[in-house]
Amino acid sequence: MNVLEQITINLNKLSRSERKVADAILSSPKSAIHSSIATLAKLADVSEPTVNRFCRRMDTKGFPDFKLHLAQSLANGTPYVNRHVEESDSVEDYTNKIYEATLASLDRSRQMVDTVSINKAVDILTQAKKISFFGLGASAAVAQDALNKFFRFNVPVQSFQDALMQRMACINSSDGDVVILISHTGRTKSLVELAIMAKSNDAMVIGITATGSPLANECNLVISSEVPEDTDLYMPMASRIGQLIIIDVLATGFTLRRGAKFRDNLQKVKQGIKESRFNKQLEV
Amino acid sequence: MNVLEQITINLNKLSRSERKVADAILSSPKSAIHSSIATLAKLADVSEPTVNRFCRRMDTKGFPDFKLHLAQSLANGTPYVNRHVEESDSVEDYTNKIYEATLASLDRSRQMVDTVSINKAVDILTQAKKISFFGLGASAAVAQDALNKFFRFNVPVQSFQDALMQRMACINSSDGDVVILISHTGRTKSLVELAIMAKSNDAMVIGITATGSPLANECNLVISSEVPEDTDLYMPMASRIGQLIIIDVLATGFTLRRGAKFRDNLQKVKQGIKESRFNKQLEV
DNA sequence: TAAAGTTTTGTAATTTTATTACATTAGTGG
DNA sequence: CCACTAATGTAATAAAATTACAAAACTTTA
Repeated sequence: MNVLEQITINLNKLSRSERKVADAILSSPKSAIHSSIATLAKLADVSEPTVNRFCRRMDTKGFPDFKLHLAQSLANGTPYVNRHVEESDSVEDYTNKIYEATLASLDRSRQMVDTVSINKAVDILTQAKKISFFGLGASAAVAQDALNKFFRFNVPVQSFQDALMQRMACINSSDGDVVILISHTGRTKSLVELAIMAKSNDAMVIGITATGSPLANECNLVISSEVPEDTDLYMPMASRIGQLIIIDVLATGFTLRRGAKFRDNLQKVKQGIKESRFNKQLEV
Repeated sequence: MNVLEQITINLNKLSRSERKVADAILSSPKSAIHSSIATLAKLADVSEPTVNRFCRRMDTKGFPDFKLHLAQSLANGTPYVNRHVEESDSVEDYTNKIYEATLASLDRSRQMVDTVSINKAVDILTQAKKISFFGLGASAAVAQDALNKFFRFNVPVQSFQDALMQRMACINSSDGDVVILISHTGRTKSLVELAIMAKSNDAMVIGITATGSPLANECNLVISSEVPEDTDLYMPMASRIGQLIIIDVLATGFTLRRGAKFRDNLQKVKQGIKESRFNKQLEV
């Protein structure tokens, strides 16, 4: 989809001259979209047909079509290329890179989101007797967030960070209960075990995890939260954002499905919170 | 900036033929970007120069340039005039709206991020004897996430969800300690009290909150996480994403500042986590 | 290592596409 | 209804992109 990514991925598959074209474009994508094929050819020090061939190799119809795609890739501001944080980066540099990487990963996740399983999950959730959210490590924070969201709906909901408490909760689960397990990799042993335990008690197990993972295989329903594995040391876990937004979507679907009376309840909770707050007037 | 908007705004200022061009484009913008000037002229039933003149009137250099702008306008999917989730929305509808709203809010947050305070915060963090993260409600999940991130750096770090524990931690804080308080509104009484307590013990208090709020006023340093107040009932708290990313940025800045030996440590933690996981081979 | 084959690249011709200059038409106020 | 202005189209021109083909630059194999 994204041409800039396409270029970066295929970078080593290109011939020498085509590589020159790729470098020229990557070094300044913004100016590339305003150049003619002749200008770009001169810039990359190759012939015009080489540029054209390069465009075709990037799965576009030709140079103008390529520029169109490039323009679209650049539309959200600065390139979405995986620019990794480097030792020499200034505050502005790494801040920008992290924002970009997150935006890019969120955008990718949007394109991949599977509304069919979302819908199924909402179905299951609205009929749940009790909902549990479990995650470990970074995903624990996501589970916590989910708890906070669903708690407001006045439905029986729980979340534990302690692996032992999680186990006990799953052992005690029963028909009508829904257990939502959150894991980026889907390979955390303890979570897979939770899935098996809950399932054997006839609870519904929903996984927000990588499809095809051991955890996914044990779930009744999987909502994919796949994000290209980040090998970069500094790269923040963009997957979390993907998981969080799935929680948001589920919560939204949930309220929509439950209708007006549940929304009234939501208002009531919000009102309750207000009382623990300083009044706006206090602010100077 | 956005050509589609530009067209809609100037719609009534156009001459009859130019209007025909506008209509043709608006009725199917996606196909317009793949047409030549001749095709589009025939479609709108006008001459080619008319199309060209139309493009110039839209503040572009000519037809190809216009197409480029149009492509960029279309890149972010179809823009929703009304971004709010509605009762009648389908799964696809509300999922898309939530993604868009989040992307938009993240982008806005990127534009507003204050790298100067980020830099100061990193300075403070690298010199900290102990770091504490506190938040309540939705922000508790963010604090939890921060804990998880900084814990990997092998620095003394803590986070409590219990308001009483938070109090005790702040009462016992001392010179050299850093307390990071997370709150969207900056009006949670208990957090403001934490700030006052910690400050009186000479601890450094950093707030990730709204500037000008009661909490912000009590902090030594404020990193703004402002996001337009969401009045919409369904609208998920986009602010959280903004807070999370600030944590990401801080953590990244932290590792960069601490240099190579700390990065080695990070690798070690990652390795340790691996052992609690199913091996990739197990996956079928 | 030289010859045959294959791939890559460039030159020049061709075609497509966009722009300009100018003529024509339609519309407007006196 | 005439004169003037604005809008539109026609045809010529210029620019840009693509194609066909030939020349290099590599590989492979004897």
